[in-house]
Amino acid sequence: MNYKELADLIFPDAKDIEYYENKYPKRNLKEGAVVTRFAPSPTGFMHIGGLYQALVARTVAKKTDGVFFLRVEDTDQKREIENGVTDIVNSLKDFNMAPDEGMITDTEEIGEYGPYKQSLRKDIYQAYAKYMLEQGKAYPCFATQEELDEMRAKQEAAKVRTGYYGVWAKYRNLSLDEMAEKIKAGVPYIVRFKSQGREDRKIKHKDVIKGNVDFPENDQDIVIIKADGLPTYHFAHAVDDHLMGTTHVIRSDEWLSSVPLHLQLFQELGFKAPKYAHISPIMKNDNGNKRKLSKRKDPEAAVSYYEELGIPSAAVKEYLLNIANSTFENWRRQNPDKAIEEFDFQLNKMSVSGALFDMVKLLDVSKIVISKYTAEEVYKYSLAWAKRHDSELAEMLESNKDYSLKIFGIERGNKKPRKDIAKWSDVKETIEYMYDDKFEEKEQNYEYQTISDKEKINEILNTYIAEYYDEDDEKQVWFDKIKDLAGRLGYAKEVKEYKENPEAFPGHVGDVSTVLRVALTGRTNTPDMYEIMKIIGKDRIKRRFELAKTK
RNA sequence: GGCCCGUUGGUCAAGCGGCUAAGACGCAGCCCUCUCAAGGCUGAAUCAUGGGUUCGAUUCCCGUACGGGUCACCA
Repeated sequence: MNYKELADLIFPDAKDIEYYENKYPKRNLKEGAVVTRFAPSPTGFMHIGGLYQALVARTVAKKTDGVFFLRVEDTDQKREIENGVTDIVNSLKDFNMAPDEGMITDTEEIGEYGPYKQSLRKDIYQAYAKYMLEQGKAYPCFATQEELDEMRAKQEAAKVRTGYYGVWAKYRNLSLDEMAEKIKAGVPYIVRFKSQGREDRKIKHKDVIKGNVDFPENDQDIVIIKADGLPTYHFAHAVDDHLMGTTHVIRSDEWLSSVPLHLQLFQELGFKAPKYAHISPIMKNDNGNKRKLSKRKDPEAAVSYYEELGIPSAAVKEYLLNIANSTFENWRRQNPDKAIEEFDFQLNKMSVSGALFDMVKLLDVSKIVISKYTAEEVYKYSLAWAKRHDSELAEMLESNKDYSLKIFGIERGNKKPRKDIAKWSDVKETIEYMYDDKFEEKEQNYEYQTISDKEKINEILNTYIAEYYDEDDEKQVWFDKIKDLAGRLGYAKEVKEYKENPEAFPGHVGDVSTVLRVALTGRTNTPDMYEIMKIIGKDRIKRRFELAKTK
């Protein structure tokens, strides 16, 4: 029995690796083009950390005219959930980050280097595992779970490193004949990597983000093919990223400590190793401790959470990019209208330690993003959101599109646009009072602040509507009239005038405006009242004033 | 516990041997102003800690503390 025969015994049908090497030729890309991937497991909802990785990977690829692909890592069927792939694909689409290659629905894919779903690549992995067997770089291991548990217990008792390595690697040195015999006898087995590493030797690794990191060599004989015939992550990573031509592996830094193993695997398989960029995860402050955003405990870990709140995907991306490269913020300030693809993203400028997630900052970013939208866009996006999450708002918006558009147009489109909407779920509260049925069905709490005398209030309202308000007035004229009204009724026409001599007046023009504003809208704070009055129109203003007078 | 990584204001961070230690969010105050949202200005607030090296350390080296990651037939 020799290695070749053993390999044939284990994988009789596996193809020669030449077949795959030829089938997936080197990519023909321009110099410096970077190939990256997003390689999630369909084990739960799309995580904000996953989106972050995907965004970074995609940005880097786009910047170099490279390729960004999506590979689904579903080699653990036990953990797989229903719609896992669909959720990932849709999330990327929602964020306008659809991959150049890879899965585009839960079953379909595009690209020449597929399949992009690992469970469909079993034959490929087995071919490479067979190759390893033939080279004597892998071997079948017959250890049962009990044996492994026992080994671990002994190691812990002896206070030595746990794992399958060195003298503990019980089946590593079986003779080929013994191996073959057991296999033929039907003893269950898996395939292990036969590590040549030594723990007392160091390997050097230069991570694109983390910088120089030295590790002891890997000496663990890790499993490469599991009992179900599928590969472990490590083996699949080496085979796939080689065949798919990945130049930069951008992944979460929980993988950093596996780098020695991965480098070793690439080496033993005869592959050129990719560059690695290990990203620090997004953290959360939990009672003074930093910890990773958790799928279980933190609603904000789910990408869907932001959609539910109505934070535009563009805002989430900007925020994430901000965390990734802090220079982004300045760039954005200087280039408010450029696409994020034009930003000169630097992988090596990414933070080495994990950033705390900051909802307040996200909302600020979101506010700015929304302030740049046209009224038409605000209408479109908020309506789309409302249809999913707030049917009442959807009805309001749809009841009169032109009217809604006018409302969204208030103080929008100039160089200092209004910034009062941070998320679509703010919209209803922001515009509600502009719709008569909503305004009237709600019990308005008329609080006029400084001026509280009922008669005075009625006088202001009556006089204003009867003698002053004209829909055709320019803004300045409109305001001069309010001043005039204030003066006529004994209030200070200018706030300054009042402040200089507060005893001389019962109030000032601002107080008079407040009366009008409260009667008109039921609130003390609103956007520009001139525009609001124009939109509402004289008849309805009158009606609202009448309503206010009855209260 | 072993092995790795990290630690600049409340948060995100710039910095790369000599600076009054940028900027942003948040906070406070002022200005503008018919009220808000903005915008403008001002302010409070930071180099975890102890040793070195150096004429000089936030920056380089070592230790300590704290935080994080990893040690599966999970990814």
